[in-house]
Amino acid sequence: MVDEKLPELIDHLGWRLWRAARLWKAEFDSRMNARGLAWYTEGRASLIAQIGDAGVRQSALVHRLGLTKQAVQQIVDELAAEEIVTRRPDPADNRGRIITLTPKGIAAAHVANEVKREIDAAQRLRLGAARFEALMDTLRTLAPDAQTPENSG
Amino acid sequence: MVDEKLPELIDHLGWRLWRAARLWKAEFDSRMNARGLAWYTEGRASLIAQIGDAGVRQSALVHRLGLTKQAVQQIVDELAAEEIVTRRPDPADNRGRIITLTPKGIAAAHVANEVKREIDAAQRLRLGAARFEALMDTLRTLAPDAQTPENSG
DNA sequence: ACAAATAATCAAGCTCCTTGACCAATTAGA
DNA sequence: TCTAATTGGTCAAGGAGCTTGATTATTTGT
Repeated sequence: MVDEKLPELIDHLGWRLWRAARLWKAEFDSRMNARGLAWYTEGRASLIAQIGDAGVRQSALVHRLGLTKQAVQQIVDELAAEEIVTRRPDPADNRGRIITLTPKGIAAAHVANEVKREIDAAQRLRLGAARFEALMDTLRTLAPDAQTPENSG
Repeated sequence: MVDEKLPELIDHLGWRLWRAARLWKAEFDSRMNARGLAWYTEGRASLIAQIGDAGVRQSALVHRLGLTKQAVQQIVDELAAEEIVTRRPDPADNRGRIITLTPKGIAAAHVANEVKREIDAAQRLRLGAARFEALMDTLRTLAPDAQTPENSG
């Protein structure tokens, strides 16, 4: 006989992570929107945050973000169309493309960082510094950054 | 003078939550797929998990999931079309719809719970019980469950 | 020189969620 | 009681953030 009782397993890690992440994203998007930067969504933000002073190769973004090359392609396409980033061939290897922020992109990235810090500061306050840091630490363990080839020598 | 230095604020809460949540979701979908339940995605899972023995009103799902009524509508539509849930009018109030799991839905929900517990157990092992519980607790603080009207009397 | 690997691109589509407009049933109030 | 306002659900359209599959350059290894 099959047990017809329903399971109702609600309070698991995935659910909690998803809820918290969705909430954070909504908060970010809302604050960016309030500053007239509605185009600067959380998804784009995480890509933009990975672009350094000198620019990065598109393939490096794929690696760091943990997405497919096509996903990165698409985000970069959009950002390039809106003149937030530029895409030029890598002189050292013409297959590659170097992604760089435009001045418009740089200015917006500063605002984004301010907003990120605002949200984080509010949560740090709510949780207390110790719990906040413990959370960050545990999340880093759960989903570590990609090892860059340069760092793993 | 505008500081042209690039920000590169990568390691913030939103990024970590998003990464961890995405990873969890991928793990769940992959395991469900391996068991021949590819249709049972994480998004649908979180709705199904909220359906009790007696069924729930669609409006209750909206409240518990923290989504719009249209989002819930759509998920329920899909699940109903695939005969995972049924939708019938609430006899106590004909505006409402009572959502119930079909036997097919119940069987799949059991598998889903098994998979969720597998993943959580693996992470608990990686982090240690104390850190795992601390994480869950902090996430609950960060994104609490919706208060049901019945519970807040 | 040629095969294999690497980097990007083009095309299509899926999941999860949104806003806007609307109708039907119930409840509260004049 | 008739009449708003409210609540619950539905229809339509679309945006954000990803995926897989197939194809084209360029470079590297032998």
